[in-house]
Amino acid sequence: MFALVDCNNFYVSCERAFQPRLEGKPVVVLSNNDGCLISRSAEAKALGLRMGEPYFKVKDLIQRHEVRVFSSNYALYGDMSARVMHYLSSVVPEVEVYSIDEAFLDLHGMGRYHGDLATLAATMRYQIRKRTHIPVCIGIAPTKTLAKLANRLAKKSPLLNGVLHLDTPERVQWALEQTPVEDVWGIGGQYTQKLYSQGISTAAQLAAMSEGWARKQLGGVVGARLVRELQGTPCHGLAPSEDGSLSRKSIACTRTFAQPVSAFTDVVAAVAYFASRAAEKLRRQQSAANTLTVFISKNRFGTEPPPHTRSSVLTLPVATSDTVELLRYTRTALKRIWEPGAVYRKAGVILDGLETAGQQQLLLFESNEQAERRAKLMSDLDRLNERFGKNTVQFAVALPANIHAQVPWVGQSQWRTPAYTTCWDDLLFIRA
DNA sequence: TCTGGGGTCCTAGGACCC
DNA sequence: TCTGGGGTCCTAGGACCC
Repeated sequence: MFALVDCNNFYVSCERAFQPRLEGKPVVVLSNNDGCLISRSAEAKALGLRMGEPYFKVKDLIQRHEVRVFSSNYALYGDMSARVMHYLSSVVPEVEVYSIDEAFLDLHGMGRYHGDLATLAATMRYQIRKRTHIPVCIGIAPTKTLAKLANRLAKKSPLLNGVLHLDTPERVQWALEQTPVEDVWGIGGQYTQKLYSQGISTAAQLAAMSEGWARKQLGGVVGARLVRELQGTPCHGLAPSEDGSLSRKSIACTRTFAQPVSAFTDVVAAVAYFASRAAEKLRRQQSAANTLTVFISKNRFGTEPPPHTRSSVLTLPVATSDTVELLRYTRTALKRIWEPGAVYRKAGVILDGLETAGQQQLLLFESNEQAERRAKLMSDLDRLNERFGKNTVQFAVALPANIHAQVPWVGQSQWRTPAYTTCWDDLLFIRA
């Protein structure tokens, strides 16, 4: 049996945990750059505000209904997430942290110690609420895909008190019949259209199809697994996360610019900044990268036809996490795709082919001593930035030509709340 | 005027190797 | 006219997820 624990409207719930007066009011959280809506309270959803909608398009509606708006505060959300995951790991040995607000649990054999699984889930739900003020829902089923589906129904129906256990074939069938096909995990926009055009509109209808059909219609082996999972055969195991943090297979840092940029020096500085950030993340999870991708994009909403993005992939001679080295490759990659005169809106750096750090061979002609010096430089850099704050020490190439100007590749976030739990200066102040 | 930032997995084709 | 069978790596692109 698998359980899926999913935090309700997670970012909004994090903000509410520190401002209880927002309870019952419409609240939304915006993406980076205050661009789109990425988390909405139930009240905001009821007003018709949709996920991913650009803020500027719904600004009037938001003001008219006095919806509270927040910029995203990832320092806060990341820390709140860690608290939820830490609690789950204390109860269940096998936890897969699936995303910032979701975890799969392996409940195999847990019934022996805890009795009824639905009761165990209700306890976890209560404890998470008590400890973090984050509301969660829990779905339990024989496969991950069905646990997802159960979770969604637990969220929708208040009668279920946030927990649904699909413990009999009859309940599984009932749940499949309740679920529109587009709400199945793995069915996105393209497949929804395709399925509707073939008369398939519910999860139950999809579950009745053959594996061969699914393979042909839904992207090969991915579709075959999806249908098998709906039929109750597990095709996805649990990938337990050690220490409750995610170890990624690729690391990216990408941004839409606050203003369009067309000077080479500015774009160099932007991608150098992104590469520095990505390298920090890389060292934090003690990895080294084998490939580096740089991409630059023009306005994808304009009248110009695609492609809007050009990218350049470099395979590195030796995997590295050294910012100095990565910056050199970043510049090389950028030069390959640079078009003079173009106006760029977005850029990014992606590090791929990650492996465990410290197992790389020395670069040709480099002595042990040199390698150690480079490693020490990076760890000193990380320690300074950790202690005194992000960007305390930076590489000059990652700075704009005019260091007093507004940096175009660092977006606006007008409504960001304090990092209550991760920064001493931001501690919550309570008036007596 | 203003449209996010991460990730995953899979497929297919070409180059190259033995 | 006939012209193997595997394997890897790289790249690009497609679909999906939160």
